[in-house]
Amino acid sequence: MADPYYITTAIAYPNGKPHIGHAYEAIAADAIARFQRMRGRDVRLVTGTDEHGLKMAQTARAAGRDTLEFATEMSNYFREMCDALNIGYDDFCRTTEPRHHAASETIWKALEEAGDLYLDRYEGWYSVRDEAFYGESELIDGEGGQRLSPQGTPVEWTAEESWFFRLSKYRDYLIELNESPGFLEPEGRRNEVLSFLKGQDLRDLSVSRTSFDWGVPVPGSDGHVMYVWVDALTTYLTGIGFPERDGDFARYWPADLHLIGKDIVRFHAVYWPAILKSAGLPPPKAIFGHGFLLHRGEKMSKSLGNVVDPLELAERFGVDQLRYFLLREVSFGQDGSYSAEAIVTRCNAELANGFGNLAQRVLSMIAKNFDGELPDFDGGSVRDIGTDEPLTAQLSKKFVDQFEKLNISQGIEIWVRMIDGCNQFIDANAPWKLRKDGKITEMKCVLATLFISIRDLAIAIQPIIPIATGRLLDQMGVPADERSYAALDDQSWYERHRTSGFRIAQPVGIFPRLELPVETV
RNA sequence: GGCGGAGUAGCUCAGCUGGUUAGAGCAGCGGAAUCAUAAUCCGCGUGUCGGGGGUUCAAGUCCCUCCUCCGCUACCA
Repeated sequence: MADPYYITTAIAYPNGKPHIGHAYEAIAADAIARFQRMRGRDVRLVTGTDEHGLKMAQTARAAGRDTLEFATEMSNYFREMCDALNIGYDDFCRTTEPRHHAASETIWKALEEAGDLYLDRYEGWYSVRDEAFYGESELIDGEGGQRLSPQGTPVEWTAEESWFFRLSKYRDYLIELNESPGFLEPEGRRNEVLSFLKGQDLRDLSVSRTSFDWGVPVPGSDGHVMYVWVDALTTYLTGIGFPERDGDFARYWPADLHLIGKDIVRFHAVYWPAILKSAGLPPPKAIFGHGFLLHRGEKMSKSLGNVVDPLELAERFGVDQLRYFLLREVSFGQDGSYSAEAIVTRCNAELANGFGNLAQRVLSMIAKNFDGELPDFDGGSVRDIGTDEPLTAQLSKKFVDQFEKLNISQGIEIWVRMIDGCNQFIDANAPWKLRKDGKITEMKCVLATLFISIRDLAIAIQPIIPIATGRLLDQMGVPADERSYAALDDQSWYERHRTSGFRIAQPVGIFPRLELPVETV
């Protein structure tokens, strides 16, 4: 059976509708999942929504809604977003589901059995109005030296009974874990976590709340609900069947990759491994903290009014186009900027004018000149495009290598350079001129070379733009079961395909040129 | 304040352990071609490599210092 590969996105906190950042993470995770699937891995992609916590309860109350009913509606927006963006998740896990409560309780009991939970008092600056504790550094000064919360409400020093998790016990383990190569990427994030871990003693973590009840009840401790992060992180286990220990859990845990935003790295690289360790479970193999998307270089915020609905972008420019843009434009791991102009420019240059036009001109020549019959490939002297190596070999080596290291934009960059190479190749060999000169054998050889190259390019880029590549490969008659990365290494496919009787029809473009709307986003 | 990152062509950025005239894409200008989605191909960049100082035969690439921006500096999520 194929090697398992388990990847998760962070589970979204749905106290608002999904924004472009949620879309970005889901798209990246889906692309990685598709990539691994094409490499032959048995992939499991889990996403979901984190619906507990004070904020959800407050948001629902403010809207005059029942909390669970409200959470359900909000959660559905996220599921719809995933469906609309072609995110092939295997499980969408909601933290309000009974199975997840069962998983969280099991984890809690495991921590308890390990002797890592104890009851104590949590003290801090508490705002009655906000029903929330704030850190010293978050406070602002009000009139007459009055301490105020970030929302400007009065705070007072308050103590609340709370369960604590012995995080301090795991400091050495966490340092060692985070120092191990590949555990936490990109490197900058690792440095931050390590400086946090090494810089001071770790304080134990307060893991229950009594000030509200919208959460997973702590087993055997009335009035306490679990700190949202404890149950949120546990979703990664719920999504593969935990607390069942057999079956999917045994197969997929530990996760190969937790894909998360850079803002929640600590929860994943510090708290989560400690919890798992305490519960006797191995840590995830890797964590990647991606960057944020900025709108025209500015952080998006409701007050700036620049929060863009990802589904609107997908509708306007296309799902594949949006996916391509985000993964191509933004260096994975760093912050990136997006705008309607940038999407149009990038997609027109590389997808419409580049790849789409390349496919169109080549397939069209074959359809028109040879009645759709694939040209035979004699004298392979023009087989290699641009370099000494066949394109196929370059793609498997360079593109796949980069993608494997999560250098996604760099991988796509290589792919684009190869398209350029193909276009240069066409001009250098000018098959239209060969036809006029009656050099039909040479012309066929050139077009066969290009047909092979386009098929390779399409196969390679499938994880990014699955719909368009699917359409193209359909038009080219490439069987569905010959579209994996392994198929790139199959040298005999073209001859087999050519002699199969397949005839290509006049092609239909896969990437129309995008127009920039008059009113810009 | 402490720790870390960044400041390279109009824009977005590559430049690993120092070594030929500092690169790419986009935009701009000129030309070619006409198979193709007015797409493609070729040619064109005198940039204080944030400022200053230093080490070296040689520094964007190392050291010091200053300026600017950003991240982290624990329990909202």
